[in-house]
Amino acid sequence: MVAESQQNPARRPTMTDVAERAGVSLKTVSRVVNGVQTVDADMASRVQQAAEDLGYRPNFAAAVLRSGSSTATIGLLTKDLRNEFYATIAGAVADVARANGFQLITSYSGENAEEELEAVQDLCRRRVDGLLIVPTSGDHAGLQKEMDLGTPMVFLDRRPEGLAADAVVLDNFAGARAGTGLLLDEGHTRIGILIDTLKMPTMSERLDGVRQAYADRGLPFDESLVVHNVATPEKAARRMDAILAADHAPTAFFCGNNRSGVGALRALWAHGRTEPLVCFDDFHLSDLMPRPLTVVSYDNYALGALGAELLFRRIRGEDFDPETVVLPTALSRRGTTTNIAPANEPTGGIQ
Amino acid sequence: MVAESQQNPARRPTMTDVAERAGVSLKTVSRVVNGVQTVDADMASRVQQAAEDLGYRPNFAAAVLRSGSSTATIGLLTKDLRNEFYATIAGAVADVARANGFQLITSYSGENAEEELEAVQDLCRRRVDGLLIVPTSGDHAGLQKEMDLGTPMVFLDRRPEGLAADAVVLDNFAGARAGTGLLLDEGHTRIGILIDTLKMPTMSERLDGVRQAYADRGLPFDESLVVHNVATPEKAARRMDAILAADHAPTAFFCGNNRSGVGALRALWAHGRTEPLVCFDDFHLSDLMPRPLTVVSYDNYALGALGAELLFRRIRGEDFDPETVVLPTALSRRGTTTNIAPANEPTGGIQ
DNA sequence: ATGAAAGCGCTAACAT
DNA sequence: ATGTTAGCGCTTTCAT
Repeated sequence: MVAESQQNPARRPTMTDVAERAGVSLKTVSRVVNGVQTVDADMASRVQQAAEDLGYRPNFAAAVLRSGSSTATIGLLTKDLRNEFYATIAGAVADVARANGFQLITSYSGENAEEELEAVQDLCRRRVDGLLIVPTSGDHAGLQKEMDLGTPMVFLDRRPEGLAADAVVLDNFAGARAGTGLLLDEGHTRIGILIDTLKMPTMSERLDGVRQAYADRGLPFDESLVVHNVATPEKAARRMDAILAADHAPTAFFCGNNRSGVGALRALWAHGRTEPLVCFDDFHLSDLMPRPLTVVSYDNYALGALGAELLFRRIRGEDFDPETVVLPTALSRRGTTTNIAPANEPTGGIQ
Repeated sequence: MVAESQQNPARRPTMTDVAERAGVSLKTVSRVVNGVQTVDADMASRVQQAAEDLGYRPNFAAAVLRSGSSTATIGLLTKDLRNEFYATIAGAVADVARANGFQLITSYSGENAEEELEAVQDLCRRRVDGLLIVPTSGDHAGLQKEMDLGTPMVFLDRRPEGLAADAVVLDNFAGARAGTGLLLDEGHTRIGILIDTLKMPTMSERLDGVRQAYADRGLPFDESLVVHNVATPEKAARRMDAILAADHAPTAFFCGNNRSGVGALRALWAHGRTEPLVCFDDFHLSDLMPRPLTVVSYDNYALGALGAELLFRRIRGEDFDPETVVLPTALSRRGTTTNIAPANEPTGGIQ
């Protein structure tokens, strides 16, 4: 009798198999498995025994298909989980998803609008209940259709473009304005600005904040002090090497994100330079950096958590106008407060 | 005619709807949507137009159900994505999944064997094609059944217990032995050992490595120098405060992981102490720490990537005996090489 | 090349 | 309290 279930080792037992083995109807098995309706105790235990014997595992997708219920799944599109900024967001989203009994699919947002749209469509085919997107592309108009078709979306870190959707973003303008203002108020007027590509609205908002800080004080802003396309710490360090070696170098630096900030800090440290540094984004262990710096900090975890909460309101069917939450920033002193020159004597024979 | 599709705004259009609108059979739509078989060009474009008009999106789960094909999904169970160690693994797994055209569900491995089993079962109900597990619990025997039922699993960072499954782990013993040996060879004999709970086999392997380093040199090991249950940097720092204040304090420290290592480093730094520190696990920006330290480093990304590769071999149906990959460790000097005492003068009026 | 019928594993809506 | 029938959206026969 049991042999039948072994005719094809790859086939999983179904409710029908369990029903046969327990000598009850399919529906009775369904009731027992879902444990919702009252079933005769004897029957129930027979069913449970049969399910156990056969190694029955409910097919969630089949239940969803028939009942029209939700997949209890949300998707998160990000660029790179190894990056602290995205990892914190993913952790926050995972926490909120778990609290709601949802599973989380983490996917890649791609390099451009087409890749992003493809990723979104894949997740829509899988009928996720909602999507959180940390966009890398510029244009999101293509996503409007997917939203209209019933997949709510919330944007993180960047406002949606060409699309009316919820978003949780940072106050990039105010943060950069305050950070630059700090340096200006210390008497610096030639501030080197390191930013990633201006194609990212976050970056141009931050640069606007820098300009505003100058304007606030009636000071002229020298656009030639802006260094563009600094995408990695390595690039930042290399650019800094050149800048620091040049005549009439800036007397202070503002970095548009933590990647350029870390690179700049490394270069300043390596050259034993003490020019003050302000960096948008805090980062892990920044308080232990071997020289002072100031960071434009914010609640990275909240960025993800608030976005996820917003998404779940949509998933629950709440109807409200697209909402944009703007998270405030703060200036925080980081690094050790002693300025020390790096020593060069090796401490041991290890690599 | 179009009105019908709007009778229920929440209902997504199906292949049948598209077929009706295009005036073709259901099967023709299927052929067009899947783009596999040859279809008359006119018909095909009519179908595509109808699908476009209606906003048709294939139901992936329905296709999987009927065809018996794979869900093209793997699951990753970890504790906390915000932790650099897990985030790097997740990033690696995400990369491999994407290269294989799979989606990745990141789930929580829970605090104990029951939670872990529940999470696994949930993912099995969703018919993931395989599972990567960074276990937190001690006993994995409960998972054997799920493997037998057809869900391959690969364990990361910890060997499976009571279960024959693939794994990718670190050479904890050798790493700790070498790290401790370094300190012993510098003449230290009283080494303070900070470890997380010994319930984690990784930790007891590392402690065994410490003991072995003493044994290698014919030196006695004083078990009273082992500080247990140091789970967070904060705890580590607090324990260190007490240890450093006591008489006859250790003259060097070995930390079982990066959390305790960072905490110990903070405490040593705060007290201006120069006792050498060796820490299992490298961490981001460790090279810029304001005092020297040595880390037991390894390829964190490879841990995840190799595990995922192994899993995909199983998913492809390759049959081989359970395999355990042991990743080597190396000693690496980190931190700035200048030892400096922290200054206390605040640098500005900011928080 | 196209279509009709059956059915994947499950639940809803009815019986009884 | 239990069983029967139909059908979720799709693909797989098997006709034509």
